[in-house]
Amino acid sequence: MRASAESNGGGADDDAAQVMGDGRHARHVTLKDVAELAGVSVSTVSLVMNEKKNARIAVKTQERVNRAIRELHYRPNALAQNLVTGTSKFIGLLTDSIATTPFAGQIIHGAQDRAWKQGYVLLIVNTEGNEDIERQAIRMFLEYKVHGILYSTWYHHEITLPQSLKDMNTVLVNCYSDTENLISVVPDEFNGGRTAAKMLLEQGHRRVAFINTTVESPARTGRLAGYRRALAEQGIAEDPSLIVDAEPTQEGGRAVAEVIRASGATGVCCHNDRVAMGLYDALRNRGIMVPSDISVVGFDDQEVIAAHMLPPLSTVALPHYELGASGVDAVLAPPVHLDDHRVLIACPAVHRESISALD
Amino acid sequence: MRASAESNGGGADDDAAQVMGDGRHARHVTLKDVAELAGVSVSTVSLVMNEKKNARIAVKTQERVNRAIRELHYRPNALAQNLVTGTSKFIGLLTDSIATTPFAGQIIHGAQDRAWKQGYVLLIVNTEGNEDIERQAIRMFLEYKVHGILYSTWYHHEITLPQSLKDMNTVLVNCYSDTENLISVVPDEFNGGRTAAKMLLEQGHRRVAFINTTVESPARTGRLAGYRRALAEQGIAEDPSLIVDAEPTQEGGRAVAEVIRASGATGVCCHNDRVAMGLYDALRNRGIMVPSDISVVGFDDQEVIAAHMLPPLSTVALPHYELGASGVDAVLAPPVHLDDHRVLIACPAVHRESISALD
DNA sequence: GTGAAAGCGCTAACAT
DNA sequence: ATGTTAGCGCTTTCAC
Repeated sequence: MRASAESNGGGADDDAAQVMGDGRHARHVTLKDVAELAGVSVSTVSLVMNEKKNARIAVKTQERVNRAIRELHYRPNALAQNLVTGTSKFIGLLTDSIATTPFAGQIIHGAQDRAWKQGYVLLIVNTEGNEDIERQAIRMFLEYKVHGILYSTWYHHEITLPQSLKDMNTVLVNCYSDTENLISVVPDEFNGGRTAAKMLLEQGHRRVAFINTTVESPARTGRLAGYRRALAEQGIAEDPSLIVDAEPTQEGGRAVAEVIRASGATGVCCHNDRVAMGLYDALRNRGIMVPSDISVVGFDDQEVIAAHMLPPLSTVALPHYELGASGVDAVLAPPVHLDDHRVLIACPAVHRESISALD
Repeated sequence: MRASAESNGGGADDDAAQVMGDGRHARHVTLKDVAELAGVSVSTVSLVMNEKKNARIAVKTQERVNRAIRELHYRPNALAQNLVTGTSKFIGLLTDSIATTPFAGQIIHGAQDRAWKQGYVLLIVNTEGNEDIERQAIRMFLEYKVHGILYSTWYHHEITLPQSLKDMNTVLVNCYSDTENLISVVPDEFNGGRTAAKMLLEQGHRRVAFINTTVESPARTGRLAGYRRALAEQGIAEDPSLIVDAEPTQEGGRAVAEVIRASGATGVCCHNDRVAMGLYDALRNRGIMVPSDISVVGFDDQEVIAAHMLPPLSTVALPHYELGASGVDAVLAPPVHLDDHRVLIACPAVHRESISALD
């Protein structure tokens, strides 16, 4: 058996390795090898491999071919396949920062899962904000004939699109560019803010404070608008003293604790979990307990923090996984009829123990 | 010139674009196109593109070719290149979880940076522990003819290697398998523990507690050994009551606060930042202040937490970035003369404000 | 100096 | 039902 060995003639000795079927160093078994072993033509092998439905191959032949494939541990060469079909199975993913935040990971994860399910593989490059890397990466994507490109940022904001992306099948993830017509997959900030407020309102809170971020962004404006809508829906008049700005960090949360205390709010929506964490600290230092004295809601759902605070923090999740997944969907099958080219992804409530019921 | 525009006939209006050299939708310009425009053969173009030194091309020809390349916005087809040279520029990266931890991100980032610098691109797949995905991923790596594979885990532990990886150029990152001869790139737990203890010792602390993790792992044994060594180096006798176990979470830290207080330790090494965070909480509830009453050192350097605690936490960093980067190095150029096939990566001290000096 | 030609491993008509 | 024949876009001898 393994007659193919001879057919290679007295050629190079470098692939005697093939001898034992243990797969070790099975130096590039090709279609031709399989064909020879099975005693058929390469096209036949190709046909059975791809299970083409039109071309009917005799069952016996199929078996023979399959046996050969297994014996030789044959794996098709994706590069050759891509070349001949003229179409790769790559999707490029450009992220501005995978390092400085746990978030990007989830976007990648979502994109990866979805792409995988459709038979695509992700070419990921992290630019860490470096425009040079960005340019090179796009070039590389081009050279690998990617099907499309996901351009993602770690927090939701406006970007100016690299020139070279304009000509490609690009979708923006967690960012947008109003000067382009590209599809943007972004979190639904408005309803996220509304959800946060409602979590408190539904438990009977009427005086709910809102700690906004100081950084200009869709999160800042969108969530505030959502909060207002939620109040309005309950017929609660807005009290400006209940709305305060803070840096979106633990420090920011600590800084506004006094204002929050003084406001007489029974519940407070924080811009993110980190702010909530700082707020917890500073509140406790004043002898104010969560949730018995005051209820708090976070935003983001950063597991490492939110789930392990004391008490565990009720929050609104930023749907990073879904952002990545929907991004891939949009690249593979561009949705039509979008408002403003946006695909809005919901921010779901995550109930834990930082909210108490008021009656 | 640009006669090709006509050859598209009256077709879709979407790529009349080719007309102006603005690159829009430049549908697959090939070597041949460039050759024709420049009035030379494809081989000539190939030669100038690759700046082959042996084949000397007339400077004038080079210029002509380069002009054509620029005009056409020509980019080589990496798939074709890889096919003909028989060697891809891919490195596969298998991670068990990018989702549940911020750490994997850093490994990816390091690997990505290093690979990029050497002209390689990463094929990343996140298995989230799913063996089926793992198998498929490895198959895929094979099909894309990757140069090598990085198998990485989110925390340092022993693994049993998937059968199919044994025949490949694989390096283990943040994990190891004692039954295989594969190179492992792992954090130097021993010296990490030693460093943590020394941070306290160097400030004059003599009674330093050690909160170990309950989960069996190189971190558990290695760091403890390092702590012991550090004590020994200072001629301090070990006090068993100073060594306690706890779950490696905030909850674990809170749980042992009382034991720590009772131990009379002036400083404590925590298994990780999260434990330190819980300890902070519980200590403060008892009116014990960090660092004036007690000094604490963390481990991991999880930025979101450590840098923003009150006071900011001094800690020992887990070198995830370097793990990924060195992993790529090992795949591309296997180091020789390793002890136990391990490449040990240092865990550096990160000084912040949770340690006070004793005199 | 430069071009012609032979593939790399595969798919897809078109024959048979 | 299966084999033959062209390429896909590129690199690389080997002639001229």
